[in-house]
Amino acid sequence: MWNPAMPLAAGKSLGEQAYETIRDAIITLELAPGTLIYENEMAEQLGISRTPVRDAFNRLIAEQLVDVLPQRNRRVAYLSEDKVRESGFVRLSLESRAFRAVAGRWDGSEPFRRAEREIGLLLEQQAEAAREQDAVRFLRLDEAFHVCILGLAGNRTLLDVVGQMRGHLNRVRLLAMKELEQTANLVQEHAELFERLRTGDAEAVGRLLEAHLGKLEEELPAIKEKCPEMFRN
Amino acid sequence: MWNPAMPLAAGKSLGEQAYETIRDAIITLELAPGTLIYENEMAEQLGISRTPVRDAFNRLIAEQLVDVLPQRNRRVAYLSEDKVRESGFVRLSLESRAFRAVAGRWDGSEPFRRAEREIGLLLEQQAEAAREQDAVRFLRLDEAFHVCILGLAGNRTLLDVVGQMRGHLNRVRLLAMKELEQTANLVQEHAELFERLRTGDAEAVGRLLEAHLGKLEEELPAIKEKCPEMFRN
DNA sequence: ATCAGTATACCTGTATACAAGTATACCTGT
DNA sequence: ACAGGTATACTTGTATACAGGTATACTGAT
Repeated sequence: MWNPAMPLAAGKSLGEQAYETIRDAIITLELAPGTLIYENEMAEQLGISRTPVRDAFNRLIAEQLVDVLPQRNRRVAYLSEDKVRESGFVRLSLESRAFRAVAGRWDGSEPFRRAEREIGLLLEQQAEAAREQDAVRFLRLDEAFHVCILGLAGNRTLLDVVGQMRGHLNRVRLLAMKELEQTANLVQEHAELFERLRTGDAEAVGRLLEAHLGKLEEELPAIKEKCPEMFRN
Repeated sequence: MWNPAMPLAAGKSLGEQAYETIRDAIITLELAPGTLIYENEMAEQLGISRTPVRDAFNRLIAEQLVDVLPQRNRRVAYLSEDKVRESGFVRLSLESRAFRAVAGRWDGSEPFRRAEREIGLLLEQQAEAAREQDAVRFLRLDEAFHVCILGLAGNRTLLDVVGQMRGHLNRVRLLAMKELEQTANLVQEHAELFERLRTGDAEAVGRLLEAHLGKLEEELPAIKEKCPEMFRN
């Protein structure tokens, strides 16, 4: 299970904080797939009442990170090969198109210069996280990398959808990094991707991204083998 | 506003029913974009308490059909040119790819035969709805047409995402049909699309779909001109 | 008349009480 | 020992009470 009494951040509503806390616990696998979760129990752990916890659960259900059983119990969604394939397809379709569009537009204007600085920093931090085998931190930095580039495409809706897809993919990616320890390559791929983006080579960007994102599916059978209890189907 | 005392369907939870009822009112424009909505008022109209209404609002907020103002009031989301372009891009990217995949797989097997029967029926009903200028009914049949074909692609996640995008697009489409009265062409396009799908002409399917979905953006300026109060930006 | 300050009327966020349904455990009868 | 039935303990769904904050309206002073 998951017992540390989690501190809630300030400034936002309790429901919002509960949502972020629980979601974070789910996508970092602190809250294991298949775990039954109860409003009462969670409320007690967070030191709040059922109402904001209920709100948080509902949001997680909408995101499909939590499933509702026929008996109306809630359980942290199992990982699923189908879900990974499906989300991966959606993510690749959208991100590939957006990345290529950004490559075509890259120039020396201010938003791009700012992005160059930010990405340079992110790549250093990613290398650091990879050296230290800090998978959770690496995933956050990876997310920042993709978001930074997608932001340049100027399609907020697409960004949101890709974010949702990442929610489903990240747990498996985390597992892949923890169990298979291949983060070094990923940083290298990011660096290449960035280089091609800057030089406006849209064709190469598409190809690299496809390989970059496709890796997860290749690793899927090995991951499933190592942690069968986290998967269903 | 929106005053008829809406009857709630049976079998589901009040929250679920409230969600469906309110969502339906929003996407059919019975509840106009920009309308401020209150938990109390809505609860009274539906004859239930605030709690399930609150749940319904939260789901609609997650779907971005309802916005939260800085003062935490809720308002039915305005239509937005940006949102239409963004959702349209996402929808086209995904649906085009899925349709082409389905075209490549079409054969005489059972799922496809069933789809052929269903689509034949849908096309007839669409022609009928178009003759009677019943825009709401037409949109529902249009949705069924697209869902029927996407279902054959076997990607549940993609289906959900496209469904979300349609939520943002449908209000504008409804307006387009009500104000511009061009439904006849749409049925014709569906028929052509269907014909190409059956004969496995993926290239033509992609081209037709692009034109089919792209129409909305072309009509956008005219719609905005006719109903400026429903738009913001 | 205008502006400031206070009081009031909402609305949402949160907590809690209550209802209804389901699984479990126990107890009884065979 | 086992099956069937009842009681109990928990669960979520719903209603309601309460708190905090914001805008509005009113009152009083300049």
